[in-house]
Amino acid sequence: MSSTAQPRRGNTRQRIQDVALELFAEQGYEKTSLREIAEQLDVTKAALYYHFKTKEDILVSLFQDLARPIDELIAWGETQPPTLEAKKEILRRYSEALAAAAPLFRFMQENQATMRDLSVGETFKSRMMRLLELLKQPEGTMTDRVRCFTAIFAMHAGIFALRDVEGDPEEKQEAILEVATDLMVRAQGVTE
Amino acid sequence: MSSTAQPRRGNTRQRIQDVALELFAEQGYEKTSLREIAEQLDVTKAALYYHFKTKEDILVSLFQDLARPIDELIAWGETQPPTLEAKKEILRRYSEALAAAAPLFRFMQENQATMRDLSVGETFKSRMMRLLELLKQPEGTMTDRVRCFTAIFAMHAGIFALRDVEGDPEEKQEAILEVATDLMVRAQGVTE
Amino acid sequence: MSSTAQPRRGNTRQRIQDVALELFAEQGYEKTSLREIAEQLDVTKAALYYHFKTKEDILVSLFQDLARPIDELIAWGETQPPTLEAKKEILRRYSEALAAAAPLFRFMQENQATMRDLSVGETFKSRMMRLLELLKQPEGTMTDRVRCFTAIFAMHAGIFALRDVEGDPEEKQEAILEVATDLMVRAQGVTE
Amino acid sequence: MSSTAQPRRGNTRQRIQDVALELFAEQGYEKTSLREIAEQLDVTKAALYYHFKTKEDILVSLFQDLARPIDELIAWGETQPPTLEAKKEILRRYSEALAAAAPLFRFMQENQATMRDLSVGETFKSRMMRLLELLKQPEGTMTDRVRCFTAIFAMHAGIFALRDVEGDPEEKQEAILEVATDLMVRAQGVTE
DNA sequence: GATGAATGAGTTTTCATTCAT
DNA sequence: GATGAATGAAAACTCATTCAT
Repeated sequence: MSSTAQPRRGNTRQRIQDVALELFAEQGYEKTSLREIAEQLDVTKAALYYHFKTKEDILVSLFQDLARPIDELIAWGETQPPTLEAKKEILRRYSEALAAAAPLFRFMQENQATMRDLSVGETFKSRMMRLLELLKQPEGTMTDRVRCFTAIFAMHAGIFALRDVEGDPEEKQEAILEVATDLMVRAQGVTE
Repeated sequence: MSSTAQPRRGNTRQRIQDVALELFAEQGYEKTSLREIAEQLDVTKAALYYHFKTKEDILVSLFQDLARPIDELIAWGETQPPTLEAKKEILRRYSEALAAAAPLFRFMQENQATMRDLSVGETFKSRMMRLLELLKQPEGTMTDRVRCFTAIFAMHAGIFALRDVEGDPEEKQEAILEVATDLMVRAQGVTE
Repeated sequence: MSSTAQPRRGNTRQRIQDVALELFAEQGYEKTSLREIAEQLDVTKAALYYHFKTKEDILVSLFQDLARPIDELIAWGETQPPTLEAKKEILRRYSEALAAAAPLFRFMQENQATMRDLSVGETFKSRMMRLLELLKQPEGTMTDRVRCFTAIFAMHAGIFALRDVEGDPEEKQEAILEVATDLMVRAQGVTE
Repeated sequence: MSSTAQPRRGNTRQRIQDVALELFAEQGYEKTSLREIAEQLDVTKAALYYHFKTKEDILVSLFQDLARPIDELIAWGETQPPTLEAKKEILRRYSEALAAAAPLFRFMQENQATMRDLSVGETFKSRMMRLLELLKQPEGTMTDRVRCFTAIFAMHAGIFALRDVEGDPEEKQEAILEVATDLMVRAQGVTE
């Protein structure tokens, strides 16, 4: 962090993003004011506006930078054949991507109401729909569809919700992946 | 809705709650202003303060009134023996209770960041912990615990998340319950 | 002005309008901040917003209240036959109406750029067109039309522009009316 | 306008003036920000400060460059004998000078409130007084003085005010000059 | 002849809340 | 059981300006 003395270097934009993500995730988007972000960075509010056009723009930039791996994963997934093995791999990779962008996903999870009328919300929703499409079985029952849905959702929620459950983080993450994979597998209509 | 003409004596408090819940659920807690609530009710902001001490107080009152069935359900659950059948029944009843208080749960689901530093948040969290305790198997593995957790979470999320998936609402609700029950059953240590 | 002690009575709205008009006319619309208005009234900025929805709304209200006589005059003018005598009377009355709402017209005269993109601007422009229509002679030459136009404009400009010319105000006003009337008369097709 | 590609060395100062005048005239001085000017020129705000000390300085420079013909005209007028013929010639030339610097005069006409507390305002006012002095008859009545005043003002206002009146621009300009000349002539006390 | 990064002072506007009536 | 009038604090955002490079 080395904030002693003059940082004044070309990294301000990045630092704004870091602090913003931290505060957005901790307190929520609306409750985080630009004054707060600026103060924590020891710059003026106007400096934020030099780097970002609006408050929302800061959020958008976070998604652009951090959600890319997810996009790439989905794009990759769409090139795969719809085999069980491929689907398992998608979930495995999704679990990793999620862990890498944990604060962002925590933010999304906890600020859904806000996301809804922020441009970035729509974008995300459609991403999820594409992912769902990759995992589900075309002729599956409603129950199967719900299973797939739950698989994805469990991963999202899991990361943060289990924070206050005792246990090793890695172990938890693996357990979540296991449950999700299990749900997805059962959703393939292995019924009979 | 019969909102034409006469203000219908004595039910203002109730009407405030109705409108507040609707707006809180639709737009989020922070983005809903008391002015908005008052305007929609055609009373002044000051009138809200006659009935409730603060904005947060309105929210608290909603939880007090609407989350009671959940509390009662959990309390009832705690009197039951930890059999599979009882656990299934708890989930079944939970599904119903959730449906009955759907807007409130939608609100919670979508405003977690807000809930966190509102007194009512803690209350709710502990409720969930108690519910989890009821469903999980004491010596279960981490994976089993995650299954239980996912079961509950799936029910919460399901109600709203599936809104924009085609299909009959009741069918969806049943499917969700089925998936949740399934998860919980598997979590009972099908180990051997 | 009696601003000693507590004014707190139902006249705040009026007082806001008074001060606003004075400042808008003196410094221009954009250069007058709500802080300034509030300070001069010894209330908070928020108090202004209790009485008016926006800054622009204060201006609109001034027009609504002060430009009414002009509207009525034009409406009356439109009921008159297009005789020379009637047209003279219209100018005479217009001169009076202008004097009565002098600060507002000074404001308009000096803030045309601002008026242009304020809703109230369009309204005013059409008013002027109607007035012009009343005075001009249908088959008049371009020169005649310009004369009518100049007659009206001279009255608008005169009131303020002559402020720093020595001489008795009433005498000036009469002189302006005389010049305007003269212009209008000549515009009636002294063709032959 | 050839604004594609190469920046055309050395003329930036001129380009700033061009864009500034256009925007000042279109939107008013206060509503035009340096950011806007810079953006339209595709340079940074700081570049403007290389060429001009302040925002006001840009405006001052416009007057210095564009109002010179007016100054010269007045200076020339002051060398002429106060004959009717000379006065007519002054008006004729003034009409031309005005047309040549139309956007600047439009700006002045529409931003009087702003002009008033910009150094350049005083300068201009005294110019007008000198012009008035040239046209009026020393012992004229108040009415005569008003006529002279109106003559000048009509020319100022006319150019822009008639923009939305149908008709050929040149014809309009001539009509305005005719009316102004007429007013001035009558102001010479041709009474008897 | 310019830019990149920033600032300080300001703007309009909104909010939850209060209180005398 | 309410309203009318107001406040204090804060929000997001904009602007002219500066200065090291």
